[in-house]
Amino acid sequence: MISDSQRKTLEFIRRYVAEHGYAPKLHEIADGIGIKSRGVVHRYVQALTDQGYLEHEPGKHRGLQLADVDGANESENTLTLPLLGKIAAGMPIQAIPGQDEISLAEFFLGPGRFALKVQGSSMIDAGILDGDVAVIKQQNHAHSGEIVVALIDNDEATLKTIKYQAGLVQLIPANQSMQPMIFEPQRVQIQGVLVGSFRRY
Amino acid sequence: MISDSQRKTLEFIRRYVAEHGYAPKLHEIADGIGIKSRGVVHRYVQALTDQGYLEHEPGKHRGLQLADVDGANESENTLTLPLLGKIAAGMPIQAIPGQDEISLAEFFLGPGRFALKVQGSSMIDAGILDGDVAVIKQQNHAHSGEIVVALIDNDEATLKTIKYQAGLVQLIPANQSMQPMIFEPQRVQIQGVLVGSFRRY
DNA sequence: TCTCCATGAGAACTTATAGAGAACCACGCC
DNA sequence: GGCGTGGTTCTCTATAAGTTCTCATGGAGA
Repeated sequence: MISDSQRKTLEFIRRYVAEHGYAPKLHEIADGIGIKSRGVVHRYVQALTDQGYLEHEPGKHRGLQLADVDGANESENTLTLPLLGKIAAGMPIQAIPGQDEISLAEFFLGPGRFALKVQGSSMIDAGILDGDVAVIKQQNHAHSGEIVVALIDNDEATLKTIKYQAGLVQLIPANQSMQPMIFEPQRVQIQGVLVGSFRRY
Repeated sequence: MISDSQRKTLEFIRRYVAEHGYAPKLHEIADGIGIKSRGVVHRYVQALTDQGYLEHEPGKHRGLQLADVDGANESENTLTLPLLGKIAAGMPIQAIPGQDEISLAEFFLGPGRFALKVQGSSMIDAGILDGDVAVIKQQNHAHSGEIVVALIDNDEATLKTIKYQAGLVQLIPANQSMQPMIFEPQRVQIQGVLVGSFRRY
């Protein structure tokens, strides 16, 4: 059980730690969540500590007072990740205004979706590597430029960018060392289009 | 025995919890099911609690909790994608034996994880493109070869492969057109390591 | 028609949570 | 040791949220 303000506090601390590498001061948290009283912030931090969201060395001053730990109480195991911001070379992490969570469900789940494990490197230039998981939305049509799972001659399945040209279907790998393949439309059956991909390290 | 409105209430609560990870307020439920009276909502919630569909801490704000009834929490269902098999150029889709589901939660959720949106193309050869979402596990140490979020001089954050060599720290971009950067260890603070990434098309 | 009962509105009440601010305590650095 | 910064512990107040009511309505069925 975690209250609204406690949640806001926790979010802020996570963001701050990610951004700076060390914990914020109570005053900074207060600023960050839009209140003025350090005492109030302390109350929230205390509550979060009690519930295991934070670790906390009492009294410690200047430097690392707060150690952040898992925010994953199993009862609150949600489909969302805190989205802390953008990272680019040469810049501090920037918060994305108005967005602080990313919903995996929204990203990947939906009617008619399934996953395929990608083998080989034919889509490497599109950032899809060997071993990645491709999320496919099942449908039997596609537009030029979409990446599709196509079945050729009812026999071979392949993941390629599709292009329609001059009454023919091109299946284009994203790999400079491989050639596009060209077929008559009736030989190519679309099984689905790529809607997402992910991998784990 | 559960009435129509009670079912609507329960469904709304389930949806809300799946989306937010915490329980709604009575007022939000009222809005959600299209009525105006918190009192009425309270009556439904009471009934659902009595029948074992919900657990309820009286008085607490957002004190509702889904009771796991036999069918389990559908967060389980919504967190998985059917995994149909492997796809490789030139082969039909092959089923992966003994594996027919892939759990997004297992892939991405865990203690201390957060997401960052990647800007720029410094990791393009590692299959991480501009706009991808990187899933980071917060920790302040890393091994050579891991991809980390590193803070340089408490100022710039960057996503790079880390390598320790001769008492120095190398941060290596995965982009042929960019050069590794070399620092003394005390200038580099590790904020987390990359554990996953995903994108949507 | 009359009763029963589920539904809904909303008022009145209680309690939880939020926030301010003050006073006090602890640490780290001259 | 004194000072400043920042953490801790209070009290007080306001508001938000949960709870408990009463009342009204409208449909189902005896």
